[in-house]
Amino acid sequence: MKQQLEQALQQSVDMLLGESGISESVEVQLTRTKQKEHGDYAANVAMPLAKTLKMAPHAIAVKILATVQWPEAVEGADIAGPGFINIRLRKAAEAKILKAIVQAGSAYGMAEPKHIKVNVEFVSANPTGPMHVGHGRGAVIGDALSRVLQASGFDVTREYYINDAGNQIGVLAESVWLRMRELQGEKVTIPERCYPGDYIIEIARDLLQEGDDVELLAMSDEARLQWVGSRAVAANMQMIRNDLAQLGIAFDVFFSEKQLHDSGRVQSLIEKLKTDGLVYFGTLPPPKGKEIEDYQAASQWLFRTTQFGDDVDRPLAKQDGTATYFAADIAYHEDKALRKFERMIDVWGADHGGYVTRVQSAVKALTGKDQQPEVVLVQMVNLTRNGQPVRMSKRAGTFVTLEEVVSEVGADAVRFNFLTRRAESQLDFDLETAKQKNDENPVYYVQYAHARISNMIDKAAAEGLTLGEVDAVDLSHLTSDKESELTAKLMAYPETIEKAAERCEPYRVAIYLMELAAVFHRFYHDHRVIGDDVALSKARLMLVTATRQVLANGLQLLGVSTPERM
RNA sequence: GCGCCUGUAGCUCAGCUGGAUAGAGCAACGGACUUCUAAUCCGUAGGUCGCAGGUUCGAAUCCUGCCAGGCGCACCA
Repeated sequence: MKQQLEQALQQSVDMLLGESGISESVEVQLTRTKQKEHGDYAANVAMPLAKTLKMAPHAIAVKILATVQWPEAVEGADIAGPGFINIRLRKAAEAKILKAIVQAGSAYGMAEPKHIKVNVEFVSANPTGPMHVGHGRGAVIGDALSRVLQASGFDVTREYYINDAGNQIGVLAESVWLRMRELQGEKVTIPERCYPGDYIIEIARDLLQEGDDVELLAMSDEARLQWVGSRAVAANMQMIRNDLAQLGIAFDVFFSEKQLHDSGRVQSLIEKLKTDGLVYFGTLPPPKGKEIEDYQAASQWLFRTTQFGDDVDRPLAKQDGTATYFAADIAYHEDKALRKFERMIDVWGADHGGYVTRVQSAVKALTGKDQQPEVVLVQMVNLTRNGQPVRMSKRAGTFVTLEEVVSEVGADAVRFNFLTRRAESQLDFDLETAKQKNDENPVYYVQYAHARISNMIDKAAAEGLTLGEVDAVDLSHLTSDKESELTAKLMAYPETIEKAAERCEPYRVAIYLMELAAVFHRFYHDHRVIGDDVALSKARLMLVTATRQVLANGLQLLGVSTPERM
């Protein structure tokens, strides 16, 4: 609908510009009006045109309206204020949308396939321990974003990058191995650098069942740590998958960093870059304004990322000659490009914010693509209980895992809460508030609307009132403000999905659903659906059926359940 | 010191690729259940949109500077 109107206006505007011999074009952008006196949609084109045409905005608006060919759905248009064009839609046209919704069902709001491959990389928590709440927020946002992009017609692959290489895995292996010795009755001291936590002991216990203790002792240190490390990673990944499953999140691809190294891909990439002259052996200046105790200037292999927009060149190899995390990461992103993903979206924690430019620079150098990956930075979660900050310390054992939070407050409440705010604003998450099933918890507000309608439809059916043939329902009975307000809101759903997908902002769907639920609840209080007037009842039944459908579709995009009873 | 994010009602947040009188929820106060679910609704009150300049017909929105909070800043991931 919105697009049709924009096209109609655009034609008229282009014609006007053509007459005046102006070649530059001005794009028509419609907005939904905030007040109903302003009609259903508003266009402000006349104002920016005032300058180029050297005419008063009002006069321009008059000219536009004189030539515009409205689609049938438009009742009329007025000029208001300094030069707004306000468009009113026919009631009948508005009502048609209800039939479309009921007939489309779960497909309402889904765009046509775009045949564009998008890779969404998210979570990618290190496989060295349980996930915390911050990971959970990224997980929920990444998952909802994937769903929104799918609804918007993209071909989405959800991907998890497993950081199963590097020092941390060695530390993990050491931590587990020491616990294995301890479980065998040996007296061991666990060094400070090792991971604490009971899950390490559990992994150690499981591995003792699996591996022959004597054989392990006979191995070289390196071989043994390999053996333990790979199994510990697998165990942690299983734990992470379970926690994600509890939140309703699954992945299409798990991509191993270790394999990237083992297969020689990282090394060959570095060699290729050397050949291309994008790598040189040099020394970086020490970072300014930050004191580093044991700073030692050293020459190393540096990638000329500055040529592609970065602030400094970045090292590809460490002092010991092994590749840096960055080197592997650009090999990984190159791989995504080779797999023909037109868009790569990375959902990262805010603590990786400083990493964005260098990866984008590297990707640009390798593929020529600008602004890839598109990075969604998810800000921190401040966990509180009754307003008191929950101190997170791994050492003190007061660490709260994602699994604990989900178990305590429930997946729906966790997901919805994480999705009601923009990713880039910090989130206060109170355990007690999220647990309460009251009006402080927006998830229930939306779900309640869904349950209410479900109940109503059941009740109507019990009294012999059903929709029957959709085309036979006479929607002209829907005449009140509340009814058209609700219809208008339903019509805005596809636009909301589109915008959310375009800007990678799934929270828009959550905000929309809260607004839709509010409009519905207001309608509910003013109007009875089931009544003596069968024709009216049917029309309203159609309205609430469509409303329930949109609530369900939206909740599904957020991965939140749609209860029929509460 | 530099870079990124944030600053809107007492609290939590929308509104931010410029548009009409800045909106919700919670908390406060006052109302609405013999009628389809009161996990709901209606009303009242609550604002120097961090501060100061600038651009513009028009700024919460764009630009500059400052203030406050968060995150980050070689050889970790």
